[in-house]
Parts: sequence; structure tokens; C-alpha cells
Amino acid sequence: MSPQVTSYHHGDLRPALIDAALDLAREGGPGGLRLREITRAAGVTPNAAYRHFEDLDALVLAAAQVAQHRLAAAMREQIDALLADADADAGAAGAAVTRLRGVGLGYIHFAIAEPGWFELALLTFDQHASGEPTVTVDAQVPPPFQLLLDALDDMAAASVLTPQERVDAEWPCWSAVHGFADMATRGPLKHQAPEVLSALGAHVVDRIIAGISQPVAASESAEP
Amino acid sequence: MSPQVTSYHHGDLRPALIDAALDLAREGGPGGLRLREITRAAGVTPNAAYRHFEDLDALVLAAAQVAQHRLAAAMREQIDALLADADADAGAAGAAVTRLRGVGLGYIHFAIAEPGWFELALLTFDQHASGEPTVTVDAQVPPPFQLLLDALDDMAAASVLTPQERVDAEWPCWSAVHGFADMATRGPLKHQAPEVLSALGAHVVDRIIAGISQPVAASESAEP
DNA sequence: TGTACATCAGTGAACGCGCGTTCACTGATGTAC
DNA sequence: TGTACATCAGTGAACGCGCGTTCACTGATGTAC
Repeated sequence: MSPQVTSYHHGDLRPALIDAALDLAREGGPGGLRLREITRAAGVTPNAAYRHFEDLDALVLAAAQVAQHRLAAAMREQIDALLADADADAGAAGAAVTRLRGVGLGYIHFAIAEPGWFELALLTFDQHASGEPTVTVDAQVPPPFQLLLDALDDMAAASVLTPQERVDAEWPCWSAVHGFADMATRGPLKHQAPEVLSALGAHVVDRIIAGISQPVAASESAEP
Repeated sequence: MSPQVTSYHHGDLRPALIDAALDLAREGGPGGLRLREITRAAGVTPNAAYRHFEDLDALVLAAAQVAQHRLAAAMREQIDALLADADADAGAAGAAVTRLRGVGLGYIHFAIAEPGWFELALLTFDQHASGEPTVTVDAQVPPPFQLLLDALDDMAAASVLTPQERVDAEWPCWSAVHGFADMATRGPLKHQAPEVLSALGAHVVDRIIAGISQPVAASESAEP
């Protein structure tokens, strides 16, 4: 009933360890996650973690899943915010484009605001595709990527993209947005001011959206 | 005169250590580079490295510089190959676009072919920008990035890009190409077949080139 | 309501490991005379 | 051409470190009767 101030049994150690891992990753990214440090932060002996996780990797992966869901949530919030501001007269086409912008901007802004969590979340993308033989396995698609697929499908449904343009459009989009986020997080833009990054990120998003809705040149589609 | 088969003095240890580091990074990327392992591969005591490098970081960075130059060389080769195949009638505009394609495809193909070296080379980009206050410091620009800037300047000179479109065009381009390379190297596309990656990579390059040469919509440039 | 007992979440100590780095050294090299 | 000697690129041994993981354990919890 009353919260146990100090007790032999922790009570809820599994989520507490995940929280501790998220706290540590927030500053240092996934590379700095050590089992002893995480358990120390949770106020518990190192080996206590083995009651709840097979090993360190399993703990880190559990935290990465949480980070990934936070990324997806941030993207959804960004989409909703843009849609709320958007011109109501723009119709389905305008809404679809706004949604796609939200996907990209949400991803980028999360990376800028929480680089440690962003890098942590990337671990789950690796995980997902590691055993997959083909690109387009729709089961178990990570939520952030699913948001992108949905937005692109909307674009096609609203005829902003032709069926041909829709094909493989996720890869240019994901590449541009992820590449910018990576440069802002670990790369040459690491120490830029957030407002600079935000403006450049918006530019990247707008350029790639323009790029996927360009008619495909004959010379391109003819090439192998 | 005759090559010393076994000698107390190695003779040329500094480049030998860099070569050993490159060999190891080729398989395991930069994360797996350990001083003891590198010196072991070079057939030398761990502390011998300290005659030639301040510490492990300095050794890794020296190898990363080599990797970065190999990346740039691969990009130049790709550009030259495309230009050799290109339609001679296309003129300056066609040549400029071909050059930009070569920049992107060269970067991506290097990442696919040599993911370990690619990841190693990325360390030098961090290094470069870490102390810089602004984005556009043209001194000490890494060679691969300089190739991109030159190609975009060519595009502008050939009037494929308007002056307005040229501004900040390097970031959408670099983002898209780097993002794809990162996904192919460490991310969700890590285990795809090289030919699949090559085709998707070409698609990414073509879409971002289309995107940067699209007229900028009024709604975009009006926004903050 | 009280007691016996199984369960299991935690403890405390220890393991072996490979790491980067430092120390005092030694043997090869090459220059000065 | 031969010798003395300074230079310095290497050796060999050791350092302290924090790591992930395993072991036998103990004390709290909660269920059965």
C-alpha cells in the first residue's frame, strides 16, 4: 500500500532498469551503456539484472524499443501539429503532403532534441532487418518506418504520386531524413545550433518531397 | 639494399601500423580497432606504437584519413567512368548532372563495397566540423565533400540550378546519399544483396537530384 | 488468524579478460673523427 | 677504413581498470492449511 522506501526486494526492477538505461543513453548514447553502470543507477547489484534480462544486450534492446516508440510518438505529434496548422482548403492532396512533411520533420527534430535516444532507437532498425531476406516484409515494420509508408500511401491515394512514383519512394525519403539526422547527431553538423539544424532539416525534407514527385526521366527508367 | 627479413628495427612502422589498422577496420569497422590488435597484426609490441602516434586515437585517425582519401578516389573514378560513357552532345548541363550523379553513386558504391573503410572514413568528418562555428568554412573541407560542392557549382554554372537553388543544395544531397550509405552499412538494409543496394542507391541519387532542381514553392521560401 | 514453507528477487564476493598505457631496458643504426 | 659514441626504435614486464558474468547465499513475499 504505502510505497516501500527501502526494501530488500526492489519491486519493479525490470522497468526501473530500462528507465536507468534510457537516462544514461540520453547523455551518452547507446555506446556508453554498461551493465554495471545501469544497475548502479537503479541502486541495485550488477547481477540483479540477470533476474530480468538474459544479458546486457537484451536490456539495451528493451531500452531501444522504448526509444523507438518515443521517436514514433514524436513523429505523430509533429504530424498532428502540422495538420492542425494546415490550410483546411488544401484537400486530400495537401493533407497527404503535410503528413509526409511531418514524418520527416518529426524524425529530424527528435534526433536534434534527443540525440542519445535517437541513436539508441537506431539499434532496433538493425535488429528488424537482420534476418529478413527481402526489403518489403510488411510484418514487424518498425513504427517510425510504418508512418512513412502510410504517408506515402496517402500521397498515392491522393494522386500526388503516380503509382510508378510511389514505388520505392520510401528509400529516398528515409535516406534523406535519416542522413540529415545522422549528420546532425554524429556527423559534420554535430555542433550546429538547433535552429540552424531545424532550418536545414526543413530544407532537406522539402527537397526530397519535391524529388519523389518529379516525373521520372526516360533515361532513368530505361537504365538497368 | 636487400630487404631485411628479420630485424630488430622494423624500419617503416608508422605506415605499417596504418596498414594494419586499415586491414582490421576493413572487416570490423572502426569500433573493433584496438591498439594491441593492430600492433599484433604489424608483428610488433603494443608500446612500439607510441614511437609513432601519441595514442590509439591518433593512430585510428591517421587510418581514417587514408580511408577518406580512398573514398574520394573512388568517387573521382565513378565520376570519370560516367563522364566517359555519357552522351557527348549533352553539353555542359548534361556533364554537370553526370558529375553530380557520380559524386552520389561513388559515395554509395564505396560504402557498399567497403563498409568497414566507409565507417572509418566517417570519423574524419566528425573531426573536421567539431571545432567549426559555422557550416560554410571552405578551408579544410574533406575531399569527398569538396567533390560535392564542386559538382553543385558546376550545375549552377551550367544553369541547371538557379542561384537560389544552389544555396544549401549540398545538404539535401549529402543527407540523401549519406543516409542511404548508412542504412546499407549499419542500418535496415545491411543484409541486402549488393545489386539490390546498387539499384536502390541509384534511385535515391536520381530523386534527390530531381529534388534540388525543382522550383522552390512559394510556401516554402515564405516560411521561417 | 496463525503458522509452515516454497518461491524467488535480491546480495556479496569472486572469476578471468583484454584493454591502454608506462617503465626501465637493449640492441641496431648511422654519424663524427 | 676503423672505432667511439649518441640516437632512438624497438622489447619485456607490469600497472590498474572496469567490464560482463557466475556462484552460492539470504532474506522477503505470499500461499496453503
